[in-house]
Order: sequence, then C-alpha cells, then structure tokens
Amino acid sequence: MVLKVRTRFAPSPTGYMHLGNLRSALYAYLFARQNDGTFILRIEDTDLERYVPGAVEVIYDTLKAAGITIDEGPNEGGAYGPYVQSERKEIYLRHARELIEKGVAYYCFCGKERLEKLRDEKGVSRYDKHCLHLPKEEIEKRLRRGDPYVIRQNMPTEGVSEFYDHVFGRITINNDELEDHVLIKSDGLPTYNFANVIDDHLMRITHVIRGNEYLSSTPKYNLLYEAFGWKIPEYIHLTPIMKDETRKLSKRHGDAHFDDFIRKGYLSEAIINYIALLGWSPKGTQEKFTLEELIKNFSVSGLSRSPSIFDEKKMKWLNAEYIKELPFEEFMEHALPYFEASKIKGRYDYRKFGKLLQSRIEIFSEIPEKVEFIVDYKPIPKEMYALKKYKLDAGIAKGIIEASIPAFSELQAWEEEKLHGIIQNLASVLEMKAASVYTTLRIALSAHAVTPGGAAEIAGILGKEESLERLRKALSWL
RNA sequence: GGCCCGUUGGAGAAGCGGUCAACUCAUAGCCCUCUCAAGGCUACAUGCACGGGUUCGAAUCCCGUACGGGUCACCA
Repeated sequence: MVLKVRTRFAPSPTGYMHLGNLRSALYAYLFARQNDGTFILRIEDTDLERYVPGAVEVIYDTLKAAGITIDEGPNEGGAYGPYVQSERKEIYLRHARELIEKGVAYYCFCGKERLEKLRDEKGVSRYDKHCLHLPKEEIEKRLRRGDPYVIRQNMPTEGVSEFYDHVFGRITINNDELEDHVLIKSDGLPTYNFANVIDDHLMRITHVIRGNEYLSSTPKYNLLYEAFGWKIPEYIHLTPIMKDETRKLSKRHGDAHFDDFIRKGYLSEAIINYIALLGWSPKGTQEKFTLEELIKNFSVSGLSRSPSIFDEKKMKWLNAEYIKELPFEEFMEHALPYFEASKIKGRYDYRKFGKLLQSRIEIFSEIPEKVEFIVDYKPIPKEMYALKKYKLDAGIAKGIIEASIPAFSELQAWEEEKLHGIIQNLASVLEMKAASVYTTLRIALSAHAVTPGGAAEIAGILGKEESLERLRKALSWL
C-alpha cells in the first residue's frame, strides 16, 4: 500500500510571514497537492518568550492571500489534532518518559552556571552527560523535592548516522558530533527538536519539507524515530533565500515580508510565482505559472542545492507581466487606492489614466509619481521645443499652438479619437509631419519633456476647458 | 575552530562524460513610435571558483585549496 502524501507547514508565531517561510509553505503545499495528498498547518509555539499575539492570524491571512489552502490545522481541525503545540504538552511528556524507560533519554538537573562552565574559549559548549550517571535514588529524591529539570536525549558516542535527503543526497555524520540536547525544557514544554519528531509522526507526515538549517540535526531526529520504532519520513531540505551573497534575507533587513510587498503594490500571484522560482527550476523554459500550473510542474528534482539571492528586479518584471494581463476593471480595482493617495485625488478621470498606466507600471505604488506630472504645470522653457529630430524650435512651436487653439475650440465632443483627427488635420494644413505637431502639443499641454501617454491622451484627460487654457498659457510663454 | 553542505555570466538557472554552455531578469544597441512605456530584433560565460588527476574526451567523475552557507541553545 502506498502511503498517502501528507506534508506540513510548521511556523512559529513570531510575527510577520517571511518570504523564505512562505516559500517553504508553498513547496509543501505544491507537493501535497500534486500527489493528491494532505497539507497540514501546525503552530509551533513552544517558545513562550518569542510568542507574538496575532501572529497566527498573520499566518492564516498570508496563506489565504497566497491561495494556499489548508486541509488540517488549528482552525480546520482534523483527525490528528490539536494542531497547536502548546496544547499538546502532555503528549510530549508521555513520550519523553517512554524514552527514559528505554534508556535513550534521561533527567538532567544541571543549572545554568554548570552549563556555562562547559563552554570553551570560543563559546562552544558541549554537555558532558553528567546527569546520565546520577544514581537512581538521587534522581528520585530530586524529582520528589521538585528540583527543576530537563530531559535530555542520550546520544551514542560512536558510530555514524546516515540518511538520505531528496535535495542533498546521502549525508553522513559521526555520532560523536551529536550533543545530548534537551527534549523537554524546565518549563515542561518540549523543544523544537522533540516536538517536531513526535508531531510529525503522530500527524502521519510522510515528507518533511523545511529549511536546511535542520539538515545537520536530522540524525538526532532519526535516532528518536528509531528509539520509538517509528518510520522515518522522507526529507526535503530547502536552501535559504539570500539578500546578497553573504546575508540571509531576514526580517532584520526589512521588507522581506509578504505584507510589505503587497503594500508596495505587488500582486500575490506574482510574489508566489517569483518565490517558487527561487531555488526551484522548472523542467522547460516556462517561468510564468499560475498556482494550478505550479502544482502540476513542481518537482523535487528541480530544487537547488545552493542558496539563491532574492532579486526584486525580476520580481518586478514578473509583476508587470501580471499587471499587463489583468482585465482592465481588475486593474482599476487594484489601482484605485494609489490614485486616491496621489496628487490627482478627486481630479481627472482615473480610468483614462488607468489606460495609460497599465503597461507603464511594474508595481502599483508607482502610480502617484507617474501621475503627478499632470498637476505639475509650470512655465515651459523655450528650449524644450527645440527638437532637431522633428525640425522644431520655439518659433515653429508657437505657430502650431496658435493654430491649434481655434481648431480645438470648435471641437464639441472632446473624445480622444476626435482629438487625433484634429491634430492630424492640423498637420496637413500646416504642411508638417504629424509627429511634430503631436510632440509640440504634448509639451505645451504637459510642460514635461517626458510623459506617460501622448498629446491626444493628455488632452483627453485634461478636458476641453483646461486644455485650451494651458495652450493659451503655453503660447504666452513663447 | 569541529562537523555537514554548496560554488555555471551582475541575478535566477538548465546541464547528469562528447551541446555553438538552454532559458529568464538586468544591461547595451537597433526597430516600431508624438516623448516615456509596452512590443519586436540583436549583443552579452573561448568559459563553468582555483589547482591537480582519471579519460580518446570533463562544467559534468576523483583529490586538494579558496571562498560562501548551515550547525554546534532549556530558538525554532
């Protein structure tokens, strides 16, 4: 019988959702879905000190925005709950005691001071198995007395441990490298090392997909599985996402959170698509994938073994691709808050601007700056009209603008199409190239050498009255 | 420092013993064009960190060196 695939995302509720974490969740999700398996969310809140209220909601909101659906979890329920570690305290204790009976774990009463003394000059410490040799009576006595204790895993001191990882291949570690780490802390809660193994087994996780910071402690976990006589899961360790060659992309460096990018005007589809590509490479040359396509195309063999550097430029490009293919109405929905926050708030037609901007922005937060030129109308220096390419100078520009005012004045229906007609007609009357007339009017109407959109479009946005007013002003400056 | 892992152009990467070393972003140039975008085209690693070896043949296999990452917590 082939086991049904079950993967999990097991974040700690410590604040915002980091892109690296999101990617781990994504891969675990994709793998589960493509194998018709189950995706589980488990909250690892065994560190009371790092707990941040509201962090669980952030995790839920982010996964939802990303389109990642959860089959079993704190809110969804499931047959293997509870899915919050702090609610599973008894389960861990029970298993830890079982290990003590088996002789692979033991009580340890060593205090901070004693542990401190074990530290060498470099600050590297190594527990010396001191309490492993405590006589049974003494352990009983101290337990009865209520002395604080932890439970440690008793590691073998010789031999080697070997395991297979689907990304890194076969990995071998000498057992004497393994420390007797703590399984149960003095507050009675398990450490990650322990809770993880217990939960992954009890929740029937078949494939453990996580960051490769756990790669070197995996042998310890395997020893635990073996002590219990449990099946060891398949391992898929992920390389980190880096900010640059040496620094990991982290919260400390700012703007590495999903929310930050959403706020900057990225589409969640684009973010997901981009991070999927960081550390994973598709079989063919396609790079733009919907979630559905990612589920179909994801493959463990495409996972990279070296860290990848986060490149916002490429994510911007991808985002622009998504923006361009958005139906116009949807584009406007996303764009609206940015128009509202810009200098054209309450003036001009957002939709006309939207038409101009959809192919001109990479992220929505560029809207305010792109739109600002229209209100920034100021005296136009004569040199701005001096364009050799169009055989233009201030004098010729003056003639064009003069001729354009009566022509525009006669226009009743102020529509873009009609505006184009007038400009083209003007060109033939003046016996000039249309391009020269367009350019001159574009500058006269905008007072900018570079604008998104051309003369007719800008006139359309300004409306008849303001267009004429600007043309008269432009004329007066010449 | 010990141990584990990695290293293909500015970035993401394909490549799995015989390829002109794919593809995408970025960059540059050209075309289109009323400017800017968008779109189209083109250029961009005599070379796969470096040094040895194995082989008729190596980015691909082996060894060493350098560099980078991870880990060595009562954090996950």
